[in-house]
Amino acid sequence: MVKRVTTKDKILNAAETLFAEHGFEQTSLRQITADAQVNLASVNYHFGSKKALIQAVMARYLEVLMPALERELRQLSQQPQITTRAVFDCFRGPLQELTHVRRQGPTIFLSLLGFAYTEIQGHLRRYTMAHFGDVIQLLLTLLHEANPQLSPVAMFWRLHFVLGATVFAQLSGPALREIAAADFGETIAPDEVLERLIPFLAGGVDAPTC
Amino acid sequence: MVKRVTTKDKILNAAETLFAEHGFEQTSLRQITADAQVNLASVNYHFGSKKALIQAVMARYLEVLMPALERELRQLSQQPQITTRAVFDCFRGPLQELTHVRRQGPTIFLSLLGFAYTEIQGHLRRYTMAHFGDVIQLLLTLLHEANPQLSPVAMFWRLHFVLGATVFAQLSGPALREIAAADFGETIAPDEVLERLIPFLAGGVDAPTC
DNA sequence: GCTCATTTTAAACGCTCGTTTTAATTTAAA
DNA sequence: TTTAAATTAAAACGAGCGTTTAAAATGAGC
Repeated sequence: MVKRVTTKDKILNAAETLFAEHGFEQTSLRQITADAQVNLASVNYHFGSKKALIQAVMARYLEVLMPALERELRQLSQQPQITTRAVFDCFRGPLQELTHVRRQGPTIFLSLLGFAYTEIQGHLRRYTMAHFGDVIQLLLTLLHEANPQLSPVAMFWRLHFVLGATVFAQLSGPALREIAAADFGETIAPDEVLERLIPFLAGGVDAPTC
Repeated sequence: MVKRVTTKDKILNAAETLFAEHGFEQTSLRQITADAQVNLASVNYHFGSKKALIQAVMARYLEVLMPALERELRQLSQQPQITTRAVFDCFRGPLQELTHVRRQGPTIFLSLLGFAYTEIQGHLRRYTMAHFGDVIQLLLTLLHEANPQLSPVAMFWRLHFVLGATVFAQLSGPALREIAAADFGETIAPDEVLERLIPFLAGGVDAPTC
């Protein structure tokens, strides 16, 4: 028995696409429900509020990404030697798994993450810490193991620089890819941005303090 | 003769503070005019529209920063050896000069830059390129000179990663400084974030491609 | 002191937003 | 088939937004 797509899922699918393109606050429930071809009031019926819908959209991705990331990190933690680069490489697989949520899952998720950090900073951090705090802790531990010369507070800051560069690269990705194509005649895929990004991030984290 | 503060300046001062705190779209003209203690309609009278006000706020900073930055970069360009780090250090002085615009000028400007990039991407880039395109070009040239092994397109991407990390560090700055203070018992000033950021950025730009 | 351009003011306009209400419809158990 | 719960639907609510209008206040030049 094939269950047909529920109203709830139609809303989630339309919402995440629009959120990823234009941000949370810039996307109205009227746009979402029009795209989803459902009634305006159904968002409040099924989710309670717009804020709850945003949280549900993020949760659907985090619940796939985080367990996969934890698996990768735990596996890495048993290696004798840990490099910053190896830690960041742990993100590749789990991000790729997001294609199971949606075709453009990895790109969509990173965009959502970007908007979440710029628009509703506090909420996302609280939610992530409450549900996946141990994964974040494991990540920090491994990064510290890879860079014992860095103090915990220095690593804290660098990790957020990493997050900033990542998120921004994703948000500006479409515009920048366009410019790069025009100026350098090189068309590169969204995934390739990540390939360019990872060495940059690893170099930044590994940089000497001074 | 001491000219008293004009309505136009009162609006600019109130606007930039609110813009830097909450972003452009999240700040209403009613908040601005209430803070400035002027009439709501005076924004449209003096500036024409909200978009023009945003541009005026940015222009007031860019017109101080850009000439100072150009001066520093030109001076550096005469050195025999150019490092990435030296290029980034060129930003210190000019950013500091922004205190002449406002007491918290550097912080405010970087926050504005952050919101400008996330909220009205296209406009700011066009404006900056039109008015200060030669400074940007000089910056790219020097960075390429410091890293001849990087292709122009690779440098293009890394420069935008740099911008992303900077902008997000600034936007999340207040929240992150709070967390850092709570978790590590270390209270650091906004300026110190920049001190932590610059080595990270230089390390990222200098990283080997692979 | 009068005049005319500049500036300030209060009020309203048209629009979009998230949310709520109330009724109609569908669904599934008895 | 009846009945009660779950869902969908249409319409309106109240609030906030940027902008416009038209009248009042202000100020400089003659």
